[in-house]
Amino acid sequence: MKSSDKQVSDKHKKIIKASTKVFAKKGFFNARISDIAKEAKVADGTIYLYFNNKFDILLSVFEQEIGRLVEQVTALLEKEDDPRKMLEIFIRKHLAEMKKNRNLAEVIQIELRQTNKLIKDYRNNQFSEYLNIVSAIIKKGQQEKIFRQDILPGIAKRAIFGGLDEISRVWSQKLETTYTVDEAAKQVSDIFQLGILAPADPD
Amino acid sequence: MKSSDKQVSDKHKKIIKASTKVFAKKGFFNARISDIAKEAKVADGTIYLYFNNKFDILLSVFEQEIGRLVEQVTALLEKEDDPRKMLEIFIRKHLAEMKKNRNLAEVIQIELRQTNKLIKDYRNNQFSEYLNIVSAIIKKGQQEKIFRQDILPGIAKRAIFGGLDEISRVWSQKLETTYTVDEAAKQVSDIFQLGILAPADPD
Amino acid sequence: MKSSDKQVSDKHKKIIKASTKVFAKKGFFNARISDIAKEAKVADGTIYLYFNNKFDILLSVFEQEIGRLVEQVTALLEKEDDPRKMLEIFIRKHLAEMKKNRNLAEVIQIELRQTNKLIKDYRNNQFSEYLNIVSAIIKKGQQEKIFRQDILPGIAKRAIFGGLDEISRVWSQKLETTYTVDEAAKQVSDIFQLGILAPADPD
Amino acid sequence: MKSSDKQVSDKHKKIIKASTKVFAKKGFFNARISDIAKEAKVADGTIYLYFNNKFDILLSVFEQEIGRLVEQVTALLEKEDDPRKMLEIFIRKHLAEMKKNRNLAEVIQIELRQTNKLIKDYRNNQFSEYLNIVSAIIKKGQQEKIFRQDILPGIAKRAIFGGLDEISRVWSQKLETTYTVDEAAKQVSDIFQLGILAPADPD
DNA sequence: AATGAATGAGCATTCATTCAT
DNA sequence: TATGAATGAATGCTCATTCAT
Repeated sequence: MKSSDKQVSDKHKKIIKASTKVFAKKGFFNARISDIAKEAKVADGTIYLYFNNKFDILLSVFEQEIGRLVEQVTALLEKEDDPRKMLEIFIRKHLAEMKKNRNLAEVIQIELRQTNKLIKDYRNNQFSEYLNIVSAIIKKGQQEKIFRQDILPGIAKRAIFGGLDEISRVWSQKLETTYTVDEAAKQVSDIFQLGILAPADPD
Repeated sequence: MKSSDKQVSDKHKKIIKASTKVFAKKGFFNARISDIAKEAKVADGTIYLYFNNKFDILLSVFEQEIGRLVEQVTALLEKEDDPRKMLEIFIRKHLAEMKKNRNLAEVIQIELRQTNKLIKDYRNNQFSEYLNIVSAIIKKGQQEKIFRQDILPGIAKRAIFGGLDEISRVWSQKLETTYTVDEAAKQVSDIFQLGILAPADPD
Repeated sequence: MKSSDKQVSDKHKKIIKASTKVFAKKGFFNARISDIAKEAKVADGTIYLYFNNKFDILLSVFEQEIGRLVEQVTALLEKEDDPRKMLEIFIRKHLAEMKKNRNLAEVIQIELRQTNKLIKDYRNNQFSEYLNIVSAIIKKGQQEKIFRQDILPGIAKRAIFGGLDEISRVWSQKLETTYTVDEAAKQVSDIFQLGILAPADPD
Repeated sequence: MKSSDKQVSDKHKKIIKASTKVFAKKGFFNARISDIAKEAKVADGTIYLYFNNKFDILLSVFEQEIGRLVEQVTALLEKEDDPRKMLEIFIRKHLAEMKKNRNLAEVIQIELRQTNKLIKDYRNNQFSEYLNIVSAIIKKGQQEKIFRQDILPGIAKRAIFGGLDEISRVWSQKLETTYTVDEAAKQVSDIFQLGILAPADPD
C-alpha cells in the first residue's frame, strides 16, 4: 500500500526534522519529548511508534544527517580526480553545510560528545564513513606521490575534521561571523596542504 | 564565598577536584550534586556555599583546569624562542595533558559544547587565553618571516586546537590507543607546519 | 456486540480465553490490552467490539469461569443425595479445578479483591450462585438432621470457600505443592465436618 | 540525638499510616504516590527518603500491620492454656481487628494477592509468623490429646485463616454487616472445632 | 561554616481507547 | 466486522536547591 508507506515515512521524517531543530536549539538533555512532538505536530506517544527512546532519536538524527552529507560529498568528489582539489572540495563543502544548516552543526557537536558515554555498543557508522572519505583522499594522494608518504591518514583525518568542527562550533555559537565560508575554506585548505611554514627562500 | 572570590579555601579545591572527576566520568547532565558531594566528602548543601549552582561548578572546573594548562604551557614556552619549536611544544603538551588527564579532556569536550547554550553571558576567559597562545605563536612566526604571511591566526588557532581536540576526543572514548603521544604530536606538528603536500621535486 | 449480548461469537471466546491466560500470568493491572490481543490473535481494536473496557473483560472472564464451575459442580452433585458426601464432592472438585487450572485460581483471587473497588454497581452473580451451592448443601443437611441446626449457612459457606481459596492461593503462588488434591480435600472435608476436636473418650 | 530520631520515626510512621489509608481506599494500583504524600502531609520526594519504591511501601505497611497483630494476639494468648479457648481467642481477635480496622483488612487482601507476583524474592515474614500461631495452637492441642491426631496443622491453619479472611473480605466491601463480631466468631470457632456434623444421637 | 533532611517541579515513557480506513 | 496507527492523559521517580539546625 503506497499511501500507507508514504504516511509512515512522513511521520518518521517529520519527527527527525523536528528533533534536529529542537536538539540544536536546546541541546539533547534540555530537549523534552513533548517539545519534539509539538514541533512535529504529532502526539508524544506517536514518537515511540518510530523510535525506541530519546537517545534513539538523537542517533537517528545524527546518522541521517551525516548520511546525507556523505552522499553529497561523495557526489561532488566523483567529478574530481586531483587529491589536492578533492581535499579542498571536502573542506569547502563541510564548512558550507555547517554554515547553512546550523542545526546539523549542533547535532554533530552534541552527538559526538554524548552518545558514546550513554550507548556503549554504538558505532557511528555513517560518521566513520564520512571521516574515511578524508583518509581515502589522503591515501590516494600518497599513492600518486602528491602527498607526503609519512602522513598517517588516520591522524590526518582527525586533525582535518577536528579543525573544521572547531571552526563551525564557533560559528554555531556566535551570531556574527568573522569570515565567509570561502575565506575560511581557502585558509584551512592551505593550512593543511601547504602548512604554515613559509616556503624556503631559494636564494 | 562564591566562585568569583579570590580566596580559594580547602573545601573549594576539594569540590573542584571532585567535580572534575565526576563530570568526566558521568558527563555533566548525568552527574548528580550528591555524587560530587560524596566524592568531595562534604555535605550536599556545602557545595552551595562555594558555588551558585551546578553550571557554576562546571564553569569553575573548566576555567581552573584550562588556567592550569595556560600556566604550564606558558612556562614551557618561555624557554623557547623559535616559533616552529614553540608550536610543536604546544601541540605536544596539549596532547600529553589530555592523555594523562582523561578527566580534563572530557570536561573540555563537555564544557565547550554545553555552556554557551545554558549561560548566555559567559565568556570562557581562560580558554580564550589558551587559544591565544597559539595565535601569538603564529603572529610571532609571521613577524619573523618564518610563517606564511597570508595565514589568518584567528582561523589557524581554531584549526590547530580543533585538530588536537578531535584526536583527544577519540582517546578519551577508547580504552586502547593506536598512537603514542609522541607519534601523534610529531604527525600533527608536521601536518600543520609542513602541510601534507609532498615538497616539489627539485630536479 | 458487547459482553452482555447472549450471542457469543468465536472471537468473543478467543478473547476470553486469551484474557484468562494473560490475567493469570501478569495480574489484571499489569496485563496490557495488546497482550490479550496478541494472545487472541486479533487486533487491539477488535477487543473493543466485544467488550466495553478492560474491566469488562475481567468481569466476563470471571463470570464465565465461575459459571463453568457452577455447571460442573451442579452436575456432579445431582448424582448424590447425602449432604456429607455432597460437601466432600464440592470441596474435592473445587481444589481439583484450582490445581488443574492455575489461571482460574488467579483470576478468582484478583477479581474478588479488585472489582468491587472499581465497579460499584457490579454483583458477581455466578459467584453468588457458586457459594449458594454450599449453603444449599448445608441447609439440606440441616433439614435432614445430619448437620447441626445452629450452623449459619451464610457464614459456613464463607468459611468453607475462604478456606479452600487460601489453600489454592498458596498453590498458585508456589511451584512445588506439599499436598495432593486428595489429601487436602480429605483434610478440609474432615475439618469442616468433624471439626478438629478429638471425639470424647466414651469410657 | 533523640529529637532527630523521633522526627525520622515520625515521618516514617506518618507515611505508613497514610499509605494504609490510601491503599485501602483506592487499592494499590490506583493509589498515587502523590495521594500518599498529600495524606501524610509531606512532599512526594520525601517518601523516597524512607522507602525504595511504591511496592516497598505496600510491603512495609503489610509487615507493620501484621506485626502489630502478631503482638496483640500473642499477648492475649499468653493468659490462656487451653487450646480450644486459644483458638477461639485467635478467631475472635482476628475478626474484631478486621472489623475495627477496615484499612488493615483491605491491605491484607491486596498484599497477599499482589506482592508475590511482583516481588519474587519476598517472604512475608510477619504473615508466616501470624499463621504459625494457629498451627502452634493446633499442635499443642494434639499433644494434649484435645485435637484429633490426624489433623495436618499446615492445612488447618490455611483453612482457618482463609475462612476468616473471606468473612472479613465481605465485611470490608459491604457497608451493612449481617453479623456481629461475636456471632461470627462463635460460629466460626464452632465450625472449626466441632465441625458441622450433628453429634451422633446417643439413644 | 557545615549539614543533610525536605522539598516539589519536571519528564520520559506507557497504554487504554479511538477512529479513519 | 476488523484493523492498527495515533492519541494524550497519567504517574513513579529523580535530583537541584533550600533552610532549619
